[in-house]
Amino acid sequence: MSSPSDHTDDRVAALADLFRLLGDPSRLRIVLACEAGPVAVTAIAERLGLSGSLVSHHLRLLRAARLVRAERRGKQVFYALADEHVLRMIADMVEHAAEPVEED
Amino acid sequence: MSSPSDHTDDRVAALADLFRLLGDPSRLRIVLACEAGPVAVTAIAERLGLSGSLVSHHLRLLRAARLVRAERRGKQVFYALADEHVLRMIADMVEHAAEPVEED
DNA sequence: CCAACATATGAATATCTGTTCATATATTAG
DNA sequence: CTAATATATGAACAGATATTCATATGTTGG
Repeated sequence: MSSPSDHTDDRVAALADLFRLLGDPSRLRIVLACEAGPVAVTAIAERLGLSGSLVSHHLRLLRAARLVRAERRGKQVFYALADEHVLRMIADMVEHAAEPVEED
Repeated sequence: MSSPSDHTDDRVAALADLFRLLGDPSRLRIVLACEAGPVAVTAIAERLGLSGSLVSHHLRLLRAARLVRAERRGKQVFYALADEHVLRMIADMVEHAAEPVEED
C-alpha cells in the first residue's frame, strides 16, 4: 500500500519513466497493438506501417519497463501486455482523454 | 463509451500527449503537489526546489491539457488537479509502479 | 552447412524539449 | 502613481530521444 503523500524522489522518477514510455505515439500504438493478445514483431510493424527495426527498439524499452511480455515461438517473438493492470491503466487514461471538457 | 479497438490516430496522439506530459519528473512532481488541494505557484516552487519560472512554464502545459485547474485569488494563483479522474488515473499508475516483479 | 526469414542491436543524426535568464504583465499596499 | 510581490512569457541553449541505416544474431527448412 502507498499513502497519498509518500512520493519519494525515486518513486516519482520511476513513475515518470512509465508515463514517458507511453508518451510517444509510435510506442503507444505498439502497446495498444499488444492489447489484442500475443502479436509477432513483423505483424505489429506491418499493421502500424513502421519499420521492424523501430518496433524492435521500442519493444526493448517497453519490455525493460515490464509493460509488455515476450514469448518466443519458433522464428517469431510474440509480444503481449505484461498483465491486466497495464490494460486497466491504459483503459483509464483512454477514458480520461475522452472526457468532455468542463467550462468555468 | 469507447470500444477496446477504436484507437484512431488522433485519439492515440491525444492520449500520448497526456502520458508525455506526466512523463517528466519535474512536471509530475508539480502535478503531485496539486494533489493536496489548491496550492500557489510560489508554494509549489519552494516545496520542490524549482524556480518559479520553470513551475509556471510547466503549469501552462498542464493547464492546456486540462490536467490542472487554476484559480486566481489576489496576487496569487492557486492550482489543483482538474478533477477526481486525474487523481484516480495517477493513483492507478502509482499502484502499478509499486507492483512486485514477476519472474518467468 | 547454407539460404531465408525474423528479430535485435549499434552508431549517427535531426528533432524535440526541459531549463535558465531576462523581461513583461497583473495585483495589491502605501 | 509607485513600489513590491506573484505569475507569466519569450528567446536561447544543452541535453535527450525517435528514427534510420547497416549489420549482427538467432531459428527453421532443405
